[in-house]
Amino acid sequence: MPELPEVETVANGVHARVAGQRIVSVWTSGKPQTFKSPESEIAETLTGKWIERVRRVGKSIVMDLRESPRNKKIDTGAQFLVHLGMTGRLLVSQPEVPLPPHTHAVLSLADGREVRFVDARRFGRLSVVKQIGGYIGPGVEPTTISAEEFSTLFKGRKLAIKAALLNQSILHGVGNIYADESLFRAGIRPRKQAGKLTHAELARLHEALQAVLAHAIKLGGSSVSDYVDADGVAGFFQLEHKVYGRAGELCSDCGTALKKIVVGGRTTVYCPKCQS
DNA sequence: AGGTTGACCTGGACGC
DNA sequence: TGCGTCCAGGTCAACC
Repeated sequence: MPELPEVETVANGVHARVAGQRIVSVWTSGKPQTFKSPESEIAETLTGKWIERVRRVGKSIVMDLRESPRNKKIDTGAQFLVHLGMTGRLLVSQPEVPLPPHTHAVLSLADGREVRFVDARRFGRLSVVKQIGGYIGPGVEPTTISAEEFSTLFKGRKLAIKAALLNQSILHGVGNIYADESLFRAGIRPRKQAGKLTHAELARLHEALQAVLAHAIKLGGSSVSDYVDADGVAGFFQLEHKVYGRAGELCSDCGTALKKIVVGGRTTVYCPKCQS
């Protein structure tokens, strides 16, 4: 489900509901794979803390934790990281609502509500970190990077530009949908070597990527299969997909049949005419 | 070191 | 209806 716009939608939704709340207890499922930090450490770190804010860094949801509700005491520096993987959901629910199947963590809040992490496919990961100055993620932030800095990211890279966009240690937050959609809008072949993009192509890709991400965030992300935001509401950007999920359909710009290939191990759809 | 591939999971869609 | 196959928005370890 979750690339940058979807994760940002969820993070903002959860922030609006739980910022300023205190976590009174933590339950975890015991499925080892879900927990990147030991479950006992997660429970100890979260229990009794106030949630200062919930935000997105890369594809992770970051919960900043405090020892006290106000700024009087120092920040704990502790943060709870939620990576949604493919099917993870972070829900805020009343306690009487039955736990969905595949619930792996429940944070009980002082007002009785619960923050629930649900993940059928178990590619999601929960962890706690204590980084002074805050968690910064594996790569650079695509929504705010300048055109100049963007064009330096791919210098000398031999991998395909599509694979480079998906590499979280280069640029974090972009996944399969927004890689394909931004390459289409920039008119660039997904298989072109990243280091061989011209100055003009880099400028177009920077522009297209930021435009597509901003527009998707505005629409609440893309709802493909089971994605919903913190309220259980679907996003609408999938209606604007020009190539993702449209292999074999005709290009909306030129009428050519959209082609499906595999790049960097991922299904990739592009227009052979518009992306040359 | 950079780049590529397969493994990790469950469930939904599709074909027979 | 039921069963088998294929596919999925993401990482990451293990290879080349």
